[in-house]
Amino acid sequence: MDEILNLKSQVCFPIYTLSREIIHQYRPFLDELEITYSQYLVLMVLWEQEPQTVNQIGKKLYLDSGTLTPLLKRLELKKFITRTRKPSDERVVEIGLTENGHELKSKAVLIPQKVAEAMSVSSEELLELKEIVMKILNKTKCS
Amino acid sequence: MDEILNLKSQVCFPIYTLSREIIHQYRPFLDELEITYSQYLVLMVLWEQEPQTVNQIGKKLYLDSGTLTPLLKRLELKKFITRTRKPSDERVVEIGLTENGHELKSKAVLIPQKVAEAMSVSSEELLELKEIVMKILNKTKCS
DNA sequence: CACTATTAGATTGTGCACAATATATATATA
DNA sequence: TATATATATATTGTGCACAATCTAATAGTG
Repeated sequence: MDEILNLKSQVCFPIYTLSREIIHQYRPFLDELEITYSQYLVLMVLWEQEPQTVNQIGKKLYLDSGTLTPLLKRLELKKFITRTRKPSDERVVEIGLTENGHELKSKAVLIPQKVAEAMSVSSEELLELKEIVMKILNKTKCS
Repeated sequence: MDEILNLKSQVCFPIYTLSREIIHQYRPFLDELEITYSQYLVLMVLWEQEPQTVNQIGKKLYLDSGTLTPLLKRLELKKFITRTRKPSDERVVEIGLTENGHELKSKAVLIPQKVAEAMSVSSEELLELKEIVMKILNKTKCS
């Protein structure tokens, strides 16, 4: 019993810690752009394709409207995105990027590299980590 | 630029998603014990050694007092822990387990196994994941 | 057309994380 | 022994996560 319920013998705690540590390492760089990590994720989704509905963004990030609605309102307040109800279906809110929102991408593109350097992680390690994580995630999500 | 700032090409997002997914998988089992995932982590620290100060717990979980103080008060309210100021140094709050808190351990010990099964992750995968995560974490934390 | 079910978001409430600041106690030093 | 410094925890405020509920709009059915 002592061995099982030990922080050191569990996997959940290191994963949880690493996730927080990565976000912590992103913070100083994202601070310069005046966005949070979650807002950065939303913007990444929009930089790939735009406009998208709240629902589409939520599905890609596995976040519900209770998280997204206030977050998107903050991004709108900061003039990075626009929120417009679709005329053909008033239930749907389409999220688009402003000029500012588009411009942010060129500044953000440098960050992942900087974070990897700050954490002194090699690209081999990153790849190995990503593969095993995706393998496990694909069992519960995606597939 | 398109390749770098893509959810699929980043490692941070899968880690963040896996962390949330693990907590999500723990939830139904922890609900039965009426504790949250963060409270479960605190209890694990206490099951290993008891009593411990707020500071000691915070160092092990990398959590600050702004997170721990209200969390510990909730655990106290639920009668799982006790909070006592040390007579010899009134600044220090010592956290101990109640009878209830001790008993919870025998129920909690079964959970990690159940979660691994629910996520259909093999112990080989768990080990591989843990090793690469610890390797990366050791560069920024611990060492 | 009226009625039901479905869908898309919004709202509310709880519980973290974490930065910044405050408070209270203890220790060190002149 | 005053006073400065350090230490331990608490408080406050912001921003997620997420469950549960609500509202408004649309789509399907007889």
